Amino acid sequence: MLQKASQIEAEKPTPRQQAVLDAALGLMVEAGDQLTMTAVAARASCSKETLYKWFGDRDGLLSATVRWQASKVRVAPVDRARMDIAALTATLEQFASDWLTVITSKTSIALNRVAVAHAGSAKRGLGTIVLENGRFALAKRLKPVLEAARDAGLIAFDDAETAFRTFFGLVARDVQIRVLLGEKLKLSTVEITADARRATQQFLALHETGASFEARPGGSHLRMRKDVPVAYQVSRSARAPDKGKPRRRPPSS
Amino acid sequence: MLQKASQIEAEKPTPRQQAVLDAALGLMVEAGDQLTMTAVAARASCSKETLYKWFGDRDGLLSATVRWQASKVRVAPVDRARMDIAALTATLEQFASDWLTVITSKTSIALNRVAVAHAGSAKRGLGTIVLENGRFALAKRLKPVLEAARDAGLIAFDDAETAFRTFFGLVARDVQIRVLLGEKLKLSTVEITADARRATQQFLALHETGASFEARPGGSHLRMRKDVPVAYQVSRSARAPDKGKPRRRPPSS
DNA sequence: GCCGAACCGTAACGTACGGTACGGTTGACG
DNA sequence: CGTCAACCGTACCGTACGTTACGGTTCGGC
Repeated sequence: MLQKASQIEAEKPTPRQQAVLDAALGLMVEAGDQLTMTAVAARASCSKETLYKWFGDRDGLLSATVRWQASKVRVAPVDRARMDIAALTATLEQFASDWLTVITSKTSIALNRVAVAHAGSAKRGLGTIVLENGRFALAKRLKPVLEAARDAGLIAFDDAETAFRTFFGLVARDVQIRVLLGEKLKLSTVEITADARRATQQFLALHETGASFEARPGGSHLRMRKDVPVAYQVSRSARAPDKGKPRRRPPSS
Repeated sequence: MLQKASQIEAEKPTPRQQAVLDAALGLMVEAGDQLTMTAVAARASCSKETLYKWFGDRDGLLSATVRWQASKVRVAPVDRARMDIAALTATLEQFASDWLTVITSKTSIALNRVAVAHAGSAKRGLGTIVLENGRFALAKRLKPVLEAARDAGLIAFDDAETAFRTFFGLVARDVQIRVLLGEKLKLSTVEITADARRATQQFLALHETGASFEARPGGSHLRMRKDVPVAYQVSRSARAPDKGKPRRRPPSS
C-alpha cells in the first residue's frame, strides 16, 4: 500500500491525496456540517474504500484535512536585523492584518466550526491542531519580535506571553466569536488595515517606552482621546532594574 | 393543548417544561454532542411525544434550551448616579470579572459549542440567540456606563461601540476561542480578578483623560512599562469640537 | 364513578451515514 | 500478453437517531 493511515499523520500527502483533502476542505467550507464520506468521495472522484485506506476513518480524514490546511498557511518566520519603531510598527500591523484576514476567511471559519464541534465530543484532537497552528503558531512567531523590540528599548513588558495576549485581544476583539456564531461580518481590506493600525497603536500606547515614542512617526494616529490632549504618565512607581524577570505569572498558563 | 410549539417561542415555559429544559441543559454540558431526544426524555422522565408536542422538533428544543439559559443569566442594568473614577473602575472590573466567569463556565462553553456547530448548518438561529444574549447584551449594558464616564470627563472616546470592543478584547483576549477549542483552562477566581484588573487598567490607560488620572487611586496598578517611567502624550493632533460624532463607522456593524 | 386531556413508557418506522465488500478498470512491469 | 497492485464505482450492512404511533396511567371536572 502506498500510504497507511498511520503514516499519513506524519508524512506529506501525495498530490492525489492533496486533491482529496482540497475537496474535503471545499466541502467543509460550503456545506459545513454536511461533510460525509460519500460527499467527499463524490467530489474528489474517488472511492470510499480509498478514503478509508488512506485516512483510516472519518476522524482521520478530518484531522488530515485540518493539518493540510494548516500546512498551506505556514509562513516564513520574521527576522529583523534592524529593529526600530518603524519596523516594529510595520511588523505588528502586518501580523494584525494577516490575523484578521485569516480569522474572517471562510476557510478558517469552517475549520474552526468543525474543530469546536469536535472538541465537544470525547476525542478533541482537532481543537488542539487548530489551536496549535493558529493562536499558538502566531504567538511563536510574534514573541521574538516583541522581545527584540524590548531588547532594542522600544517597548517594555514583563512577560512576553502576557504582552502577546494583549496584542491578540486588541486585534481580534469580538471578531472571531461573532463570525463563528454565524454573524455576517465582511471586513474589507481597508477596514482590516485600519483595524490593524488601531490595534498596533493601542498596543504601542500601552507598552512603548518614552524613547520610542519620541522617535515614532505615527504618534498622531492614536486618537482614542480626542478632546483632552494631555500629558500623563503611567507606572510612576516602577523602577528600572528587574528587566526581563516577570513579576508574576500570567493568568493564562 | 397546554403549550403549542409555536407558542413556546415567546412564552415563558411552565415549571415542568423548565425542568425538561434544565435536563437538556445538563445533558448539553455533560455529554456535549450526545444530546439526543431519547437522552433528554430519559433524563427529564418525560416521553418523547411530549418533547415533540412542546418543542416541535429537535431544533425547537435546542432553541428553547438556549433561550432558557439566556433568561436565567439576565441581570439588572447598572445605573450610577455618581460617576467618579473609583466607581468607573469598580464597574469595569465587575463587568470584566463577570464576563470572564461566564465565558469560562461549562454551561457557556457547551452552549456556544452547540450554537457554533449550528451556525455552520443552514438554519443558524442559535448563533444569533447566543450572540444577542451574550456579546450584544454585554455591550448594551456597558455602553451607558462608558458614555456616562465620558460625560463626566473621566474618559474620552469617539465611538462607544469601538470603545466597548476595545474593552471586550482586552478582557477576553484568547480565552473564549481556547476553551471552545477544548483547551483545559481553569481560571481561578483570583486569576479572574487579576485579569479583570489588568484589562480595566489597560482600558483606562488608553482612554482616560488627564483629569481622571490625577484623581485615580490605582494609577500604579498599570505596570506594562516597567523600566522607563516617562511622560508621554497621545492624540496631540486631536481637537475638541466633534464630541459624540463617530469619525467613521466601526467595522463591525 | 365516568370522561377526556395530558402525559409516560416503549415500541416501531424511516433514513442518513459510517464503514465494508466486491466486481471492473487502469497502468506499470516483466 | 499476463500479472498484480492501486483504484473507482456501487451495492450493501449495521447502527444511531429523529420522528411517529399506541397502550397504559394520572388527574381534574361533572
